[in-house]
Amino acid sequence: MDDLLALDNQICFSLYTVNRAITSRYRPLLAELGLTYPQYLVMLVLWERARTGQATRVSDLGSRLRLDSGTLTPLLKRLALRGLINRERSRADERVVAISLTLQGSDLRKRAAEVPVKLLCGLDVEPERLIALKHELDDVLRAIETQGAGAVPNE
Amino acid sequence: MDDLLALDNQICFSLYTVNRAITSRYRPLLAELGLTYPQYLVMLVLWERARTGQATRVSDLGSRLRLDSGTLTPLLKRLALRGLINRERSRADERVVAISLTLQGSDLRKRAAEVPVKLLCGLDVEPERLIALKHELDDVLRAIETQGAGAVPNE
DNA sequence: TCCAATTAAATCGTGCACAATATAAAAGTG
DNA sequence: CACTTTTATATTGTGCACGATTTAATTGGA
Repeated sequence: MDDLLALDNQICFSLYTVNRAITSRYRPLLAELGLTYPQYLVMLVLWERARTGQATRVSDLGSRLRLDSGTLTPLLKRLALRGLINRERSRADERVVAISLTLQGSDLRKRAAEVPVKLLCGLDVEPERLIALKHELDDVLRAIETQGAGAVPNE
Repeated sequence: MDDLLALDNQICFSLYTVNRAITSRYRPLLAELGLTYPQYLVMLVLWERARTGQATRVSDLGSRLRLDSGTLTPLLKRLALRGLINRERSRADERVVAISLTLQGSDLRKRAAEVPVKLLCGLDVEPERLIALKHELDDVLRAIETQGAGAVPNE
């Protein structure tokens, strides 16, 4: 007992499994919108920022979603190809690429509004528990990211 | 407020982010063993089953880790290439591929024993909280998987 | 027994993640 | 002003995930 190598004791395995299980619940709902889950996350950020009129660059998406350009660049190209966003180099600083919603991209939000509703309905877990779980996860994330910077003793 | 499309209200986003954050904590530790995280999970299953003398086929790994042959076959080929496992067709049923540990694969367990210890030490989150979080996750997984089978009302 | 159905893996194609490197523009410095 | 450094994104390569299809072996009838 208490074997740290036992699969059943690996919290990370639970995380990994639940993440994939929930994502696969999203998949058919998002497929109706022609989006993958990471693409949906990018759209959520863009919809949010559009509301407050904030311009968005690739690095803004990166810091919000914790993804690098190696992941985002091809993903954004696909979204652009589907006509949901525009990618254009900034005049002021030729290094940055500004990402903006097309009309079609903005409009998609209406249809996307049903996604979380349908997902929660199909889930049969009390919302309060999910909220509590989310708070726990966010706390763990903070713990990882704050003290994670320094402190690698040996090696 | 209470916008279901707000990124901050997406429990799945927390799950996605924490999963990646913890996995990236594992990465350097597992790199010392020459393993990726999914490869490590496969090894955990094999080490566990070896203890009770259970033979393991690809589909056993699949049902334990909830992965299909499209993911497992290439992963297992890489483990075989590194000399950690053997893959051989069963005589009794030529459709089945039996996966067994090589001596080297068995031996790796000793070094792997330090991985969870190092990870937990570097994390600075109370173990009880992680255990509680794990239970929550496992409950949610059960909820998803049990009633998930049927019940897709419309469409 | 012949053959349709099922099962176990493998293969193929797409899309992330992420490390490492490259490219090019801007900022900082003597 | 030349020149190093930094910053922003793109590119390349590897390894998952997963849907869809394929291949081949076994099972289950009629």
